[in-house]
Amino acid sequence: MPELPEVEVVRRGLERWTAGRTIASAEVSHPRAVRRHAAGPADFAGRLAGRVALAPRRRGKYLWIPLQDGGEGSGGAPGEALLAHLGMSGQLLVGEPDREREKHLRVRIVFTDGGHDLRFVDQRTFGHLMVCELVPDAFGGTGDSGNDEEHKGGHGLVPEPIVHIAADPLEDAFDAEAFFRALRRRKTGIKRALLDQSLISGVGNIYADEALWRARLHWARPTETLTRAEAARALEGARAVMGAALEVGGTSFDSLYVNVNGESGYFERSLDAYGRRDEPCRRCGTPIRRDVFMNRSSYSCPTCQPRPRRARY
DNA sequence: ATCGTAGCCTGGAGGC
DNA sequence: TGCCTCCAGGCTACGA
Repeated sequence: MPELPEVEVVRRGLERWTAGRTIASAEVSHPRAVRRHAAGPADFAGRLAGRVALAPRRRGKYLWIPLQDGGEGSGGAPGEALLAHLGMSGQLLVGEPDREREKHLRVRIVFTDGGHDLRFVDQRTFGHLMVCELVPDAFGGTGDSGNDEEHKGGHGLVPEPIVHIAADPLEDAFDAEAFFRALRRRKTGIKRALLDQSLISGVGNIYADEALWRARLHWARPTETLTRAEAARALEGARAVMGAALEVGGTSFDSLYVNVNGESGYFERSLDAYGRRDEPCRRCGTPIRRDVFMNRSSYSCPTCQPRPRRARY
């Protein structure tokens, strides 16, 4: 399932294949895919037609393409963007426009140059697309929200629907100090905090387990008792594991497809905790345990990550 | 205000 | 074989 590294791979693909191209039209074949676009599918399509897709940007698991008015006198800063969240099974695919329609094709965007089209394919329909306003970024105080590249268009701006989302740990704008303070103020478990996109974005169930394994912290560890060093370990664990996944993901991207596949895959062999129930911990050999928490699986090492005496869920 | 949970959705896996 | 249940899980709405 796409978490931050997978979404970043998609972003890079879009940067290569769609940036600078003018949208001719958009076709919504499943209204649920644009359910968060309040004005409806027709308005969604209408706002895309004739716009230029600028270089895509990303925060956490959200991806957006700033839209610039096409035609004459289009110098102003982009005020709108196409925002995408892939959910669990969403894919953004680029390919020959006349190829066969995918079974779960939800939205198709074609360009005025008649070249590769862009398709949103999503089996489980947890993902969505919408066109929305760009507003000043509350988190990226530096004005540069990272993505380690400088792009025209949309700097210091974020889609309005995600202003409440914190910066992700791979952004320059991420404020580690504020993150530590917020953790100490919370009265919850560390894993729930890592999954809370308003504290730190981009971390999903898989990378949360991996980060905590690296940090040697149990998922139910109360955040208010975390030492500064422990909180830093958790943050560094998240950074390291997502960075490593991104490196691997980056190498496997070179086809026409913007995203290889939505099912993760390539990084799977590198996982230390997630999905390794009863397999030996790579540090100490103890069989990895699986707990059910938040109605999903949590994997951890009973020895390296002992359950705290006082647990929070 | 803060914290925790139900429900959305589909198809693959496994049980019988 | 075919039907059933479970499982995956990010996010929002809602309740405590």
